[in-house]
Amino acid sequence: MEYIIGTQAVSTRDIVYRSLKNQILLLELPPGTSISEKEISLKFNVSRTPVRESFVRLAQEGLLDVYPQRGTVVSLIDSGLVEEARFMREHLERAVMREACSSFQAKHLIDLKANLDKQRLCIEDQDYKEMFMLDEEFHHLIFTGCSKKNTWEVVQQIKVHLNRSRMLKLTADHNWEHLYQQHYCLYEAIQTHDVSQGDHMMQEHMALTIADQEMLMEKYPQYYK
Amino acid sequence: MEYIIGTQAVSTRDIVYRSLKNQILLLELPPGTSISEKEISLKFNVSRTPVRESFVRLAQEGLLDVYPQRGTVVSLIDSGLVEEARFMREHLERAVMREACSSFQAKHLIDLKANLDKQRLCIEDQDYKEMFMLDEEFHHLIFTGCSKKNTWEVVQQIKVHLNRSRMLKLTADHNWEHLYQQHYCLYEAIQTHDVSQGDHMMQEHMALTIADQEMLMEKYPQYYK
DNA sequence: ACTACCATACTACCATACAAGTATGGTAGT
DNA sequence: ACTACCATACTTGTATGGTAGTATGGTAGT
Repeated sequence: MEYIIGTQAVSTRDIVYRSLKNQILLLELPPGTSISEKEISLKFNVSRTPVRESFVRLAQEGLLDVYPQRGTVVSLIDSGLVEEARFMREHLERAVMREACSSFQAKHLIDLKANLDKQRLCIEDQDYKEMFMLDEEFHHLIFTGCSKKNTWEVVQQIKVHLNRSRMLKLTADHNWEHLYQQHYCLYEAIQTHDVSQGDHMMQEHMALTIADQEMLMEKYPQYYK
Repeated sequence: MEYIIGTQAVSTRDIVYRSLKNQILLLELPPGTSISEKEISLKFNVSRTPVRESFVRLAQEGLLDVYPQRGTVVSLIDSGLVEEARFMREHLERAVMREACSSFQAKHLIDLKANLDKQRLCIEDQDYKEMFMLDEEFHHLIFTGCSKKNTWEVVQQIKVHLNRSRMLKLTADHNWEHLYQQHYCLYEAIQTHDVSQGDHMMQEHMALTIADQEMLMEKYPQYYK
């Protein structure tokens, strides 16, 4: 029996993988937590095989550290890696933004405007959960609008290392109005093909996501290495 | 019994993984080749388990396509992905280069110069295999010299998608002298803290690695999708 | 000759058993 | 009281058998 979502079959392995990844990124499995294949297999009521294969994937992404014959732990947050992830993301987003200001497909510009309008509504309705989704989608649209789908995927992968820090920060202090203003400026830069303005705005925009690592490391030393 | 290289234990899985990855990148397993867990396990005289776990890793890196209950094939080269990989690599290398021109640790500058001197020797000796290694090491030193070790790892991962195309090109047409000149200019830019010159030189340097995708796709259509 | 069907031989997926290394707590000897 | 040792209960690594879905080639029926 196969459950199909889109064109992707959902295997037991994928279910375990996605669930574990979610729990790690949401800090429900905090950095440093010891987990074993057997423990997880019992929790999901499956055998060790799909669990092991999930471990292999998560270890490759740097979210698990597997010590043969000793155990497996949720990886501690590597502050150096977080800083470099921020660095990589900034420069890739800016490079894509400059590309977008040079050439952007018209139909995607419409989608971008539609997304902005929805953001406007979300702020009025104070629906910040939806606003979070729209923020993600806004950036995604910029990537797809200038044919950088794979680059988006890489950025997503890189962002994994930022997410746990951002989660620690409990980002309730977002200034959504400011966020919207920046998004609007980015949109205008693309529309008017103003490369230097677009680059400048994206640089400012990226600066928003800087989490104060040192403060976090002091507050949660057990989560960092 | 454990064989230790450095601090890394070598498991059967790692042996299989590295061997398969090598064969794929060297095109000994050409794009489109069907392989099965059983076939590989027989070839390496191991069980299917470590082979499967290698497949999981290689699939995650985009080198294998696994179709449940149908089979596994070495992935076809995705020309769009190759182009974006080139895009990402260029912008990350340039960003790191600008950083290097701003601040570079003195001891690493010495290593960089030593590497250059070795390149000089290799060209005189026409030792192009060693020269290839030194080229890689030169770029690696730039990354480590401004504390961008993790960024180097990401670039290496991205470059996987460029390597098969470069292998097809059978890069015997390298102009090593020109390569050396460019490396020397990069070194000078770092030494003199000339950011704009460094950025410009790296942009030129990256342009060298552009493989003519369209020509390759015409010549080897069966390897592309 | 052509088509529909089915047996068979694949495939990857999952469960389970065993192997080998490691941490731990108790016990015997000093 | 303290130390060295060892049984035991963990851990991940590997091998293997069974399951379910899929491709394929032969065969019976038209």
